[in-house]
Amino acid sequence: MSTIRDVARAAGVSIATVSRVFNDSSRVSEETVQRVRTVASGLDYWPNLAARSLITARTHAIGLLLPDLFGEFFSEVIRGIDHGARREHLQVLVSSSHADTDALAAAARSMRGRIDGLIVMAPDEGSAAAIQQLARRFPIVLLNPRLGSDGCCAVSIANFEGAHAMVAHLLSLGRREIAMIKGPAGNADAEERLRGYREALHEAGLLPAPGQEIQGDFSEASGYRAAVAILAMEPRPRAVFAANDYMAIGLLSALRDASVRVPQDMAVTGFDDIAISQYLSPPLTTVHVDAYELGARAIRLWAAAAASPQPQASHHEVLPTTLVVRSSCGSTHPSAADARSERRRTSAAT
Amino acid sequence: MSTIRDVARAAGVSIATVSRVFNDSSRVSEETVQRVRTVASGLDYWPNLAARSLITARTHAIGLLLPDLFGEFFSEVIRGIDHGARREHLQVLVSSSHADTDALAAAARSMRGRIDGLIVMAPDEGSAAAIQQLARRFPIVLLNPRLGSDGCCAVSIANFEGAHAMVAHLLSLGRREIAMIKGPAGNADAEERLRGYREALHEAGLLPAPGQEIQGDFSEASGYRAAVAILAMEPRPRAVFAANDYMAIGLLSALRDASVRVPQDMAVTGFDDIAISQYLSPPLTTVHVDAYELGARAIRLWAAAAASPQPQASHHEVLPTTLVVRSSCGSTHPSAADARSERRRTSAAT
DNA sequence: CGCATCTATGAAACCGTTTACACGCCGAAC
DNA sequence: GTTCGGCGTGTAAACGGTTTCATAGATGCG
Repeated sequence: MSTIRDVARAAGVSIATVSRVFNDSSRVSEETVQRVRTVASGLDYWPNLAARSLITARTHAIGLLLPDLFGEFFSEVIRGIDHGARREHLQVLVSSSHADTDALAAAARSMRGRIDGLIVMAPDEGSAAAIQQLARRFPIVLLNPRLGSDGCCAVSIANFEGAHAMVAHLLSLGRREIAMIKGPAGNADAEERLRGYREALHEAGLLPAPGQEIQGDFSEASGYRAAVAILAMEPRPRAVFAANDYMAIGLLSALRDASVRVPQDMAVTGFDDIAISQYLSPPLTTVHVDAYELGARAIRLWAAAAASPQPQASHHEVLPTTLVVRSSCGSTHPSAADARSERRRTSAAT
Repeated sequence: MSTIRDVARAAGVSIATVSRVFNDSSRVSEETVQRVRTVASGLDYWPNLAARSLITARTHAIGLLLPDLFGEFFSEVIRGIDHGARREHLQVLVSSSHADTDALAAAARSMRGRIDGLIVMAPDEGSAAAIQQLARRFPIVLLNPRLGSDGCCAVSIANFEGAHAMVAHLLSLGRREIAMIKGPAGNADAEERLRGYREALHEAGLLPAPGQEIQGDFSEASGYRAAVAILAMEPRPRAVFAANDYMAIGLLSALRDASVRVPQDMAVTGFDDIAISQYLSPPLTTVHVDAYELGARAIRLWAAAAASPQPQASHHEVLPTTLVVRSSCGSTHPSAADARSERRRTSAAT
């Protein structure tokens, strides 16, 4: 592993000159640049980034702290972050599966000296605040925080509006008994979606019945299990709004096993619009969330915060959602949004 | 941002003592340890990892180089790597979307000084060899390389065996005209799965007809498109083996649109056994691949290589695959493997 | 009491860079 | 022929840690 000293010796110059060649290149004669470059590539030299960051106090890397990651949604968020990071010439140090606040804080601490900032997704209660406190030394962007993430950049999803639009749509189709499969307790996204559901019912003059809200945890299995409770309800709901697509998939599967026709007997809708939703049977009416954009936007926000000198006001972006009407809700006229979303995914891999 | 010097001064000791407290803790009196610890936490001090790695020549971080990541399969691989890394107290520097060999090499170079090794997934032609060459300075583990990844640790999937078992199963059900939707050209996994398909047909005394092999690219859209070619075949195939589940999903969707009954008119099978396969309509017969284990195994292999002093012989592990028989293939008796796989996924998130 | 041994700590070298500053050289201006 | 400014380069001091070696004091033993 050759160092700057090896290159300097071999090229017959000082280490300062080699350093200059690899950085600003200012004030170095063309001839010297050439000689150093050839010697360096011959020795397979490349500056040691740890050493460089020690003196420059910039690492050009950011930490990414996530909850336990699963499925297409996270996959897309990471892809967005990765692409954004490449654009900004940033490296990404990732750490996930953080159940509680302490684990998050420990992960952040263990990155000290290696990163210039943090992107944190902590949908559970107040853990983001702790991180924000701990990491006051550098810019930090929150992903999908609870509302009122005080004094900190953040980008989140219009969960409330999306859920509200979805339930309003079901109501407009004449379905009045609408059950909901909730996401995990304490999860910010889940709570906002629940709030949107309740508000839409309320506006229609309907009282949200506690019995119509079934606990789920965002997994297909919990969606499948929820079917038992739903089929036992009196009167049986004419529609079910699942807080994410995975639970809707589990529910669809259970309804098929129970020979309940979708959408004739029961409408089913989800949230997220993961790639396979349009290929389900029946194709799933859902709320489109641009997970890729969520990640990409986070990087952009971070880069802006890092570039500006002053601490700057906390910037909070909200990513809009789109209602994607397919056939699982029994609508007679799929919306234009549907056709748009079909073209979304182009490349792919195993 | 307090340094070791600040702590030393505040605690009235030398920096060497502070360092000892945070490392081996050997030969420091209990009283001093206490004082340093309280002072350090009061100053919110934590060792700067870049500085530490400079002198110790160990970063406790590994680089993860991936192709463009998409969907559940990658998501699971990353999860396996993340969990494994946590167990080994390693950090993960991730970089994906590497189309060609040069991009891979550049990414590896740009991590110099920050990592102790590399985990590389480069399913496309020979790029792994270049990386292996470039990174001879430290341990490197290849994920799913082409066969004959000379002199380098690797862990791969039993693609050939899985595909072979699947096609043999379809043949055993009496289906003789079996088409295949291939994965992208140049992709190692795709080629092995194709080889397994051809071999199984060959063993049954059937000639693989080139017209029965349709080009796909692992995306749902390409699976959907393949349906056109398949439905036009004469005689129409009684079964289709898709090289991954996403393409099978696209195909199922297209067959539904064309009112072709699955499995009565046509059996459909996939590869990977992504989480939602069991919830499809009909539930998909597929080849189970433990993507999580693939990642976890890679970390374990890397850690073993890093721990051993000598360069050590290249270790190549092959992850077995399991045939998961559900109803999309028309089998009358779902196998025991099915029940096993149902319990696989427990926790989840949006 | 003298000496060897052990324990807790400090001084200083080192890791691989960047960069402020100094310096020598050359051509131009006076 | 000085003086001067710029250019190209080198010297050395950081950056924030770890670790070797030395040392001072305490202890054990004959």
